[in-house]
Amino acid sequence: MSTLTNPRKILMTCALPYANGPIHLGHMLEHIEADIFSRFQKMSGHDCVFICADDTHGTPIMIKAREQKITPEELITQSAIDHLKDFEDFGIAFDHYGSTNSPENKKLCDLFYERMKAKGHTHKKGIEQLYCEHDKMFLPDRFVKGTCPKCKSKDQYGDSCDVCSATYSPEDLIEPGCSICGTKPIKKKSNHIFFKVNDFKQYLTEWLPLHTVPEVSKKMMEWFNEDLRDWDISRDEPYFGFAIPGEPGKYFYVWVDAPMGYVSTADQWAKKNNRKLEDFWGADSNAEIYHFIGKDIVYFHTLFWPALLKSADFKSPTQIFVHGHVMVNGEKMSKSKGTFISTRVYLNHLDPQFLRYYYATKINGGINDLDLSFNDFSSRVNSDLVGKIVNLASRGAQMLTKKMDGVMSTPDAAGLTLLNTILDQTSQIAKYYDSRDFSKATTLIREMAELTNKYFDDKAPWKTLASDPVATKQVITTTLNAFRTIAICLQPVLPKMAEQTAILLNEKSYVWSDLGKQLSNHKINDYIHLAGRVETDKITAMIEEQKEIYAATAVKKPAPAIAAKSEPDRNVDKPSEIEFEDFMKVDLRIAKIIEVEEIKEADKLLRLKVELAPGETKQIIAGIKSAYSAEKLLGRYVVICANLKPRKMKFGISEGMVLAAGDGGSDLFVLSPDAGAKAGSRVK
RNA sequence: CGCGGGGUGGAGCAGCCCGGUAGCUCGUCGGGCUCAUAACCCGAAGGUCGUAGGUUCAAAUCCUGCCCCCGCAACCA
Repeated sequence: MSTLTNPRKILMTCALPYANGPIHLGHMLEHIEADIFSRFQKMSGHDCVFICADDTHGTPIMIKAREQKITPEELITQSAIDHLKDFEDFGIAFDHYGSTNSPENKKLCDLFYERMKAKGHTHKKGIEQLYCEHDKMFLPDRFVKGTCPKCKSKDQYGDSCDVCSATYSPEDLIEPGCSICGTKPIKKKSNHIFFKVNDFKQYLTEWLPLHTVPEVSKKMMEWFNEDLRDWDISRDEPYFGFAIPGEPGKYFYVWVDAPMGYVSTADQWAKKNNRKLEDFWGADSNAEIYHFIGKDIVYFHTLFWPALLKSADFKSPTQIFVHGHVMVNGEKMSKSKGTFISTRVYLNHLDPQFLRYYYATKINGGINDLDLSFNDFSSRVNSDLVGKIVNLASRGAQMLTKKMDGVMSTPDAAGLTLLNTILDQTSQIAKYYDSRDFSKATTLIREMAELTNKYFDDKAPWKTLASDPVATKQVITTTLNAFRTIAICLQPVLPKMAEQTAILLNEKSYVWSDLGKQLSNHKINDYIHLAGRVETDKITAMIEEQKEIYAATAVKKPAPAIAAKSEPDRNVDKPSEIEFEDFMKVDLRIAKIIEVEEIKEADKLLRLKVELAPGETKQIIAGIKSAYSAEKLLGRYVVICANLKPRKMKFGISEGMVLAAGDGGSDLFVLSPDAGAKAGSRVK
């Protein structure tokens, strides 16, 4: 397939998704970026291998399996199936997807350990850690919760406080508790094995600026102001992971065997394809190795990982490509707002090509966070992708196949000029792809589409169809050739559309060098829709589904201390904007209170019976006892939300909500209509 | 003084390294067209480039102070 005399040898990886949870749109940013890069290199004829794997070890996996009453192996098997399906459905084309829980990885860990030990880069030391006598295990920082020693905020993790952002060690917490069972942990001593990262300080100081972008190396250089602390690479049993040879009861810390997954997965791929691992990871290999990672895990990839590789005589990565995080509508992704969208939920509602295109227009190789703004998302996709690009194929192809014989001719003079202008851009586009500036690449491609649309408009072939079929056909031929160029240029981003274009134009799958060809006197196939539009109600439905999933899982978990943290209160004062349709979903009605009963066992609750129409009543349990007595309410007209999902409460089912304002306590004011309003009338 | 990134028309971004009439897409307004998925084409309005100062003939761009937002701080993409 390669037409190049000197193909580059490239091995690229994404960060290994943790088997603990589903893939979400944050992961997808990285995978889409990497996939575009990989597809571009491959279609350019380079020897490019794109691998990834599930990260399967560690305490959270062990605990989760225990909760679900399955073995960790069962958990990670299912996770790998789900993850891979998500990636496949999104068109992420790995050459191999492995697992860190593989025999190859185990062997590799042993080898690394053996080598680092032989060179004296390890040592043992006894340390005291918190231990839960109930769960019979040492507790990682994140599994201890307690009151922050600085600001006294309750329910904080053992490593840092989310409220005052102080950092400390778990022993410093006031009233620490095991996050699984709540038991107060005790201090217990244990021997651990440490990797002497500082042995590589000099090496890393030189390595970093050459293999990361300046923003990253600048940040990382902070670490070198002092000596690097020894890195604890062992964990005590019970631990789901690889046992450390010659150290009974000790396991490799998950962050040791996870990056090794890059190597062992490449090994699996090599065996399957009759290739040699050494050609990629050997110390003298001329391969380019690229890790695509998020900015949150740069430490591991720019300090520990190159040091580990160095200690074991493996090649170090050529570049660490760091990307920012996905923000949704300008804010951090949030589970409770439904913006922490899983890939599966996205796929239930929207075409993966939309997100691939949208991310591509925003990826510029930088480290900045990327805002997934849904308004921007739909206008971008609808306008650029559907309106300008896909529409071009639709304009050209349908006229040719429906009103003519479906055979292209040759471009006219103006058409040739256009095609040459467009073709001139493609080498620049290739450069942008290679430097991961997909934003600029897609901008140029969009400009191509705009030029072609303008050409089509100027020529107005629909007017000349009857009078001058020859000229008309030339215009269509030009247009379809221009579209073909665009589709090939977009293939790394939109492989499915490129594939369909090849079918439409009666050709084989494209490679980059096909840009040099031009179709003339060529029969094409009937037009097929290449992409639909983004419909805003699909986005709303997607967010709703995600919210429900989150709400359901949040209830199921008795409180493993994670995630349930309430969102900051600023949302109360500043809700995000909603569409009119959203507002109309709220069925506000005037209702008459016909019965009031104080619930004795509750401090705040009144049981109300309201009438919407004669005979149509609802029971509402309202938290307004602190401000209203039963007599004050009886017979009053109030405003209620009538279509609120009925909620089962301790004292019965509540089928609606009485609208009231105020901070609570006696400061609470029920809304009433002016005189004349009737029960049942809609408020809008 | 913990560190890094950012603040450019209503929204999302480019330009900054290497000073020289402020650019793109969406949105808005007006016009055209009707082949195409209510799409496409043309035109217009809208910005003292966070703020205060400095360097310079000239500053979005270089330097300094300040304000605001985001992220990181060794188990969340």
